[in-house]
Amino acid sequence: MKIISASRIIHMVDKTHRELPAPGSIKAHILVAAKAEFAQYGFEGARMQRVADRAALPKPNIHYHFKSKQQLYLAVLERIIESWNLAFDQVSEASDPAEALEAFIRQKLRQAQQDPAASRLFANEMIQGAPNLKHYLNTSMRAWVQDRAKVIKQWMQAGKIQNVDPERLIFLIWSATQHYADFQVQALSLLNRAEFDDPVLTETADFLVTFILRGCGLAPGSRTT
Amino acid sequence: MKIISASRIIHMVDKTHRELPAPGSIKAHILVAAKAEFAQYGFEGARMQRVADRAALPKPNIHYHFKSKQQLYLAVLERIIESWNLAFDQVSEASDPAEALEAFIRQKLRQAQQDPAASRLFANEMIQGAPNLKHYLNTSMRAWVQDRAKVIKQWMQAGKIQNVDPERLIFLIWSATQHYADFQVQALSLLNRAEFDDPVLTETADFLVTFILRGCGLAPGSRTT
DNA sequence: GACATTACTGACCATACGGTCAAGGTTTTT
DNA sequence: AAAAACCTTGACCGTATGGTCAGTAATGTC
Repeated sequence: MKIISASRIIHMVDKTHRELPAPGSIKAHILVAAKAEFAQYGFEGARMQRVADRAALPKPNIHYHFKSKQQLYLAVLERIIESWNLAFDQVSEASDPAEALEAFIRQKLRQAQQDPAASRLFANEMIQGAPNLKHYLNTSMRAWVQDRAKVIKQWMQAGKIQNVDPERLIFLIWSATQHYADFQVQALSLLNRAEFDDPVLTETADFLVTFILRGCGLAPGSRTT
Repeated sequence: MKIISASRIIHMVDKTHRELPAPGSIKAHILVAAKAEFAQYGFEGARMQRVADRAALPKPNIHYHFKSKQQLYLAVLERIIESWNLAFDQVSEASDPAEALEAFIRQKLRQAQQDPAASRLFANEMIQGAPNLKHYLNTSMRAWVQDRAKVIKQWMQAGKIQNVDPERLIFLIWSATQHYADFQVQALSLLNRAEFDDPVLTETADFLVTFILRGCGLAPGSRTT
């Protein structure tokens, strides 16, 4: 059986949504185009000309606003990390584990649906060994995870949830949600759906919430929805 | 000018400059190098020169064995899919759900540990929208998933496991395991480990098995931790 | 209006890219 | 031993790449 269908890929770029008269910030417009390009092809595979095409701008224009490909990439990356930091909500020992976990899962999944490019760009960076995010991983991200882990441990000691490795639990939630952005074609194929729309989102979120809460020893019966 | 003498030392023909004496396995050697390159940089970001460097061969040598970059990429992809197909073990309604799921999880995780490049290459292909694997996703992969889903549904009807969306359960197991290959730097960072060695593998597998089985409503009664 | 600052762009450059080729070497077959 | 088939390689080619630059337009400020 022939498994792989070789296809001659023509890299056409959709120029249809150009919004040049943007409120002063053409940079933001370029960053959006660059995010899509870097997300799809990674840093090395991305082409400045394609970024320009996506933004419907001449190539030198990109270089006017961003000195180099590397700097453009870093700007995109920084923007993504910042937007994710904004979503770091506060949870404490007093919070209800089921509610907190559910909110976290749904928020992460919504993020994957609304900005899959951000997720894919991050995935590319991780796959390459995080050459530009090593520091972030070992500082901000680790601190955030350990903060959450501490709360989860407190829940465990209070007997509110089952014993589980907190770091691995967080990592599992990340993987389970982010996968719907990064591997969207695969998910849609095996779910036999055309796009990652709201119904799919809701069904997926419901499944994940139920499954993961049960994994934490939280039966879905005793929860308020 | 060829010299005819020195027939006494025929048996001392020096082959030491060749690392792989096995005939016909030069292609395999190149494929390994190419897999690493494509896994790290994706198709567009991969460089034929780097493939050659990784294989410690001159660049034209690569082109002798593989006509083009595209063909080399497809050869690598096909090899990966085939190796994964080999690991598609058989499970039936009669199988014990806990045992079958545990075996599946451990096998997937071991795969992620032993050949992370394969996983990352596949991830890259998915992120780009599976331009070369659309057909595979919609035929072989979907059929395999639906076969497994059918068995899981039978388990559910027999009351052996909790009600869960079987396709999404399989997808979750894939994501949770594959993430340890694709996002290895992130995982190691937040687990504060240096490498993805056997201890990490075992701990991770134990966590995943326990957590996912509990998510399926299977309490870890008489099972090893 | 004068002037500075910011924004844009066609044409161009040095290099890196995928790919080719002729010439030679090595192994296998006859 | 000779032919045939296979493999290896330095040198090379046309093109695409990231990036530059001089010059032009738009915008702000007094």
